[in-house]
Amino acid sequence: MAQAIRLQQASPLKASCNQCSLSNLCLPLAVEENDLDSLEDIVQQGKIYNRGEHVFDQSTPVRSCFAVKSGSIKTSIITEGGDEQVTGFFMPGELVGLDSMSSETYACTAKALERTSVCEFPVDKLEELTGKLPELQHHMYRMMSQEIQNSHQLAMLLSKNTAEERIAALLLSLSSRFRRRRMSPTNFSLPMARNDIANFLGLAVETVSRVFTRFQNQGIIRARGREVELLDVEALQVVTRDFARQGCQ
Amino acid sequence: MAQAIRLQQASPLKASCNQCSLSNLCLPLAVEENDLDSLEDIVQQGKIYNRGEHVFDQSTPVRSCFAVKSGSIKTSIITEGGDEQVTGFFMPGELVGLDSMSSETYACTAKALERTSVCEFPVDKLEELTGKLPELQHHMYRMMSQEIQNSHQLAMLLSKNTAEERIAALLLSLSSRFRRRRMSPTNFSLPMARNDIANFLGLAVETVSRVFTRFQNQGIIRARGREVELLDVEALQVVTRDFARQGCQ
DNA sequence: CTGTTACATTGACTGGTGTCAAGTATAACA
DNA sequence: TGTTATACTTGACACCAGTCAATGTAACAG
Repeated sequence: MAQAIRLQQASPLKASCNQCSLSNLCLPLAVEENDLDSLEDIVQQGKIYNRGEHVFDQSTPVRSCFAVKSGSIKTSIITEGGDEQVTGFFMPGELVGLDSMSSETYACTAKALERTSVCEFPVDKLEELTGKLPELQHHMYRMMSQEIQNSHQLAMLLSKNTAEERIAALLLSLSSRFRRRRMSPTNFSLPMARNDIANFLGLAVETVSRVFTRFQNQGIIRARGREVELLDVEALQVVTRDFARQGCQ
Repeated sequence: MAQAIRLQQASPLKASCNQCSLSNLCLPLAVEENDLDSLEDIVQQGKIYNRGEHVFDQSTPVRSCFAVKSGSIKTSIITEGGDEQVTGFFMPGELVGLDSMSSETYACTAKALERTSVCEFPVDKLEELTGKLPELQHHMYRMMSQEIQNSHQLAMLLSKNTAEERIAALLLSLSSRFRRRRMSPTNFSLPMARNDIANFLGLAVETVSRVFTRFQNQGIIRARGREVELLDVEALQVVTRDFARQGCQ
């Protein structure tokens, strides 16, 4: 009932988190009606970035963390030498900036891979709110823990697996993340360039290319540019061997 | 004054966090007198593990996170296939288990590398407490963020750097962590075996051995077994090139 | 002292990936 | 639509680090 009323009141500028199809992803535990209201009070919605635009970089003072609404974001660390290390790809429903909570400046640079809209959560207000809402605090801890685990999985992938295994793992990870969003898990468009994949997985671009064509020749995938079709998911899982079946991130 | 009184009252079983020489490391922000008191109420001190004993493993239900008081701990992920991936080494003043906050079972296995004593913080009570103490909550977020950053740095090291660079980075990291504890940054004893170093850095044991002797022949270090002396810190920094000078972890 | 075990070092050889270089397809843009 | 820049693919070759195998060393029990 209260929900029905809010649905009517919702202005186009400030959509309700309740209405958001992604709320079950970015806020799975903040189920309390009141909690959601409080969250909506602090969230700044609807910011949009064009392809290639920076959401923040390592010199930006930390103000907020971001939930991807649509599009996708890549985060990377830029060293003094100018080298880049891609640390993650973030798709709708996923949170960017957890590695920078309570830092002075962001620990990485976040760049939109395509036209991307985000919800912005000011960290000071978020901290204040989590102090009042145990459920939300618990959820924050859970997501940050998950982020650490993801990064450990990535480290494992980088240190123990071959090029084929790494790429198979990434494809499976993307697949399961598309499925979560009720999109086809076998037929999707890569949001990132081969270069980003290579950098993320610690490989040369040429190696990524070669593995893609090898997979294609084996009938495991079909790839034309960024369009990918997974023809034999099981084969991909075999390639990754004991690497987490539910995806590396 | 209040402190003087507590000093007298402190029982041998329950030492005050105030007295702990590591409090500036594991609790740098919880400076409030009252906050420390509250923390002491929930912490279980003085648990001791012998070399090789598990503090927890991946099948253990999450109950607590742990601060190392003395000794050292290694954490690793064990895959279904039985492969091990070392994810970190933890020394006095550092927190173990942040990757498992709000999980069902621990995300990794923690094993004492030597005789090790820890302080145990039950996560449910810790969550409850951080809800009341904004400073402590802020500190938790900071530490978890830091853990994510560390892991990203590791991923970068694994994907972009040669064997020599990785080992130099680890030596420098250990060095700076010994310095934080007011111990010699150039003359210390490695808490872990070559095998663990190799696993952590994504190398073969033989490679680690070879690099150690190579460094030794170049006059950069002196190593006999686990005893290490850094003879030329600058040379090590040169080897790591643009990799974080303040250490990877 | 001696056998046992775990840990560490060293050498020879191999292979997966990076590098360099060239060519092709695709996207961006005027 | 043409032009250019960017992204992607493919091939040839070299090299770092893994693997296999043997030896050396330290800790420890009997």
